[in-house]
Amino acid sequence: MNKSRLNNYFHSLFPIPEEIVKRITAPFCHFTLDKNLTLIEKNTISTKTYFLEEGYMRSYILNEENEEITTNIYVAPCFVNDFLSFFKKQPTKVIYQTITDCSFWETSLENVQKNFHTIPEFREFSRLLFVINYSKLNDRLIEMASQKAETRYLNLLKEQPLVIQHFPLKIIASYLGITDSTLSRIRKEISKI
Amino acid sequence: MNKSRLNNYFHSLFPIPEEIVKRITAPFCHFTLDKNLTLIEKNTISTKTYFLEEGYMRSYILNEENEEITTNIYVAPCFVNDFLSFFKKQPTKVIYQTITDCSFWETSLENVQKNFHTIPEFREFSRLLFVINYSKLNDRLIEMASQKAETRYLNLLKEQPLVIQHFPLKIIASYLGITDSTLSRIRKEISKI
DNA sequence: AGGATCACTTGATAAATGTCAAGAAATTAA
DNA sequence: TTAATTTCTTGACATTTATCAAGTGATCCT
Repeated sequence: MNKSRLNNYFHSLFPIPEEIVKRITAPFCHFTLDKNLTLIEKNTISTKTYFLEEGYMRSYILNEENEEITTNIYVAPCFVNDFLSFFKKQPTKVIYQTITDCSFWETSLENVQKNFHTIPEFREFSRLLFVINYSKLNDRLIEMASQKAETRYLNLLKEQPLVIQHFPLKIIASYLGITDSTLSRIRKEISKI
Repeated sequence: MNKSRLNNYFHSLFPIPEEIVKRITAPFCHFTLDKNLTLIEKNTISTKTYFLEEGYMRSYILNEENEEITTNIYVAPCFVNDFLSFFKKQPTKVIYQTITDCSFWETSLENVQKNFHTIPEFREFSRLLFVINYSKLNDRLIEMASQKAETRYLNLLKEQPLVIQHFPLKIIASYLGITDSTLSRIRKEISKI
């Protein structure tokens, strides 16, 4: 299996010497999942971290009425990880599911820990990954608090045009915090212009 | 100056030997700020990390209409840090402001970096701080996307009862993503019950 | 103390979004 | 291919929240 996309991802975030990236990614294992399957189940402790090499995913929770609320969407290439479960060894509250057929590279918490404590570049990389994820979440929160649904949809369209093609309307709607009827109307409204 | 509250904070998150905490906090400097003052200005690069020992703060941005949108509130004891600016050496988009008189402990990025790469317990602590902050943000986002304003206010009341006493209504409203009129009406509605 | 500013409340009305239900279109399964 | 299921759209109507404007009370300033 060719690890070039995995290796490139490390380089793209942070300048790391080639041989160190190879050392980091050596223990990663490849696997695939068909669409509409669960990568991480609810109430399990996630002991692996995943690199989504190809495909589309989402994470979601079930609210009191057992409705699915999409909490995040993932477009390859990116890491997919339940931070809370992985680092605090707690059961996940969130379900991670493939939307399309996906291919992954996975590695264990033990390996992450080993790298974190022995490879300075890996620590910097991990922290940067956190900073970026935190910052994206923060931007989404600000948007949610201050923009109306149509604006949020238009932003998503601009930032992640592929999402609209690969995710069903219902999932995009709940990701944006609106109902599917409303999103359908927003689309109609936009298409007029 | 007594560092016990700063030191205790390290212990409270993660079991760390006393002497290591002392080594970590040794270079922290104490200072105070009166209320309604700016801790981190917009468009500056934040090169310090702050521990809020006592008092209340918020972070906010200005939107296109130059209205203040409160992005986060801080209740001592906690760390206050613009992750994006601090770790990526970028100008902040966010303003950090005291709400009440506050007392802080500060340290430099260089010191954080030194500790991060030389003290394993400090790395674990830092990462845990990230995980916790990320997770809180995630919970807020889910709430914002799926609960109505009254529910969000009642949750805040339950989770952070002191916030309601120390922050003006306007700031709480924008933190909850609503206008001050609406929050005033929500309060009236709740008081009826 | 007195005027200025700020924080909060309230009313009338408008805009944004949700709910429920039905039907059309697309996809999946047998 | 047909039937079943899911996805998307749309209408009628309800609820939530925003907007604007005015008024009251509190606080700050010199």
